[in-house]
Amino acid sequence: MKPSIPRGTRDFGPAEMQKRQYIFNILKTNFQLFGYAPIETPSMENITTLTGKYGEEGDQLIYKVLNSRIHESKDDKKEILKKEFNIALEKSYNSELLTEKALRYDLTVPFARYVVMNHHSLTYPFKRYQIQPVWRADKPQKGRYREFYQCDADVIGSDSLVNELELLAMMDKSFSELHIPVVVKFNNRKILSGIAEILNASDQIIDITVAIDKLDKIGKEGVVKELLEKGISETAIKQLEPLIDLSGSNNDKVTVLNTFLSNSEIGKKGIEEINFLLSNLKTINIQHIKVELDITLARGLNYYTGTIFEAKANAGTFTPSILGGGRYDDLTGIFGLKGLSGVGISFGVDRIYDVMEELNLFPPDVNKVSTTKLLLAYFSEAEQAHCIGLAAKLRSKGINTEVYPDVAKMKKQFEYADKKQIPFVGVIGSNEITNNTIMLKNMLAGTQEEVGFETLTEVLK
RNA sequence: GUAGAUGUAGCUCAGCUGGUUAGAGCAUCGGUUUGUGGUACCGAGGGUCGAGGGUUCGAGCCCCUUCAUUUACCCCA
Repeated sequence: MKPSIPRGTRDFGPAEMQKRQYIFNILKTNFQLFGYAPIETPSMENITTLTGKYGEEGDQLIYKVLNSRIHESKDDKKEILKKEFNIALEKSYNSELLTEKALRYDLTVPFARYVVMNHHSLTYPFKRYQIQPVWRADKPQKGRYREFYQCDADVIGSDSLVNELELLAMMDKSFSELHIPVVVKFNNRKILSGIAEILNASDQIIDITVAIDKLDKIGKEGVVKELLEKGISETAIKQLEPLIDLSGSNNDKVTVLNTFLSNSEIGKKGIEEINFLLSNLKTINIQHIKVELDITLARGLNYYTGTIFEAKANAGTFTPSILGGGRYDDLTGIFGLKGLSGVGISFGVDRIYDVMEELNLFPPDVNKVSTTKLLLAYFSEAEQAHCIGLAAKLRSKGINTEVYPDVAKMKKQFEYADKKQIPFVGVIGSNEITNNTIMLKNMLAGTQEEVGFETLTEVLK
């Protein structure tokens, strides 16, 4: 049989893992720097935990896990199962008789579930980070995978906007260290609610926001067309126009919003929040990222209620969203714990990787297949034991060392070192054993000299 | 789900309007008198041309079906 892996999933070889771990390490270090503690949750959740949290589209993309051993069901249950299955063949339908588990779709909802289940042992505000894969039953394409890693940082149990500011500071530091030019767009769901309220279309808020969200993709006419298709009235669309045309600096935009939303309480609250963030950007000393208010930013996830974030690379031709996040005022409410507001962001490592690859941003020492510093090569079995012993001594000094495991021609051993980009080869023959030395070759320079153990460790440090 | 593109050696591809034993580069393995790689030279192995059917004297090439990969729409990290 031909080996293969499911569509949209990938293997990661040593060279890729080296680079992936480089990203993970930077994010992890920064999460800890800002006081987030790690947790992990299972790959599978009860399906009821996940459904209804991601919008209609999102629910369709949840990977369902078929209940096991259904063939062992009793006959009368089998009859019911057949009926359920027939329904599922006709329409989108969830039956716990068929599937009671599903693969996690993101890390935020499982986190909310975790918080509710561990409410009494947590110290609030609770700050956690989580680095795990998620699965989406999407059709894969460039930058879109069915299995990918999210790196989430969330604070729950505090509605202070200081949390948003700290998240921005953390994004700034992380993207700066990764050397990715980034624009972070932000908006506030309250603004969007306010707009819908002003337009007298509160129940169509999702349709409106989703349409506006596509502005830079399909243009103004496209947006208007989509709004009409969704049944938004022409007068409402006319009203909306100044917002679709909105441009200029962050403060210019706020000015326009101020007039537009002057009769909406929730809208005014949104402006207040946005102003707080804007006026404090200087305080947190943003160095690297561009922060931009974008009222067309909507984000599909249903649970956001306040600030929303999205980041894209600001260079190159491949600029998918590499970070998303926002505030959710009542995600835990669904699981029976009211009044816990949270805010968080999610770094998409796989896309960050793709962007960094395109922009050639991985440092040279990360861009290699092996971390071995020295390969010990030898001529015959007579020197083998000596090499093993020497390797042990070098490793105790913290030097990454390999011994070529087979007795082989020098050529072969050097080819091995070359392919693995090992920078030094130590040749051991009878001369070296007699002299208690090692013939140390610098693979990059092509030079070599006979050195003692002291010099060896000095050079390889 | 809808639409397009592509499936030929391990990888990247060539293969003219259908015409003999299907090619190249890279990779792999071996060698260039054996204490030295990355550059050179010589040689070798490796292909049911995605799969199935059809048209034809003859199909990698044309037609149908099917599968896979990929891009776009939708939505998203």
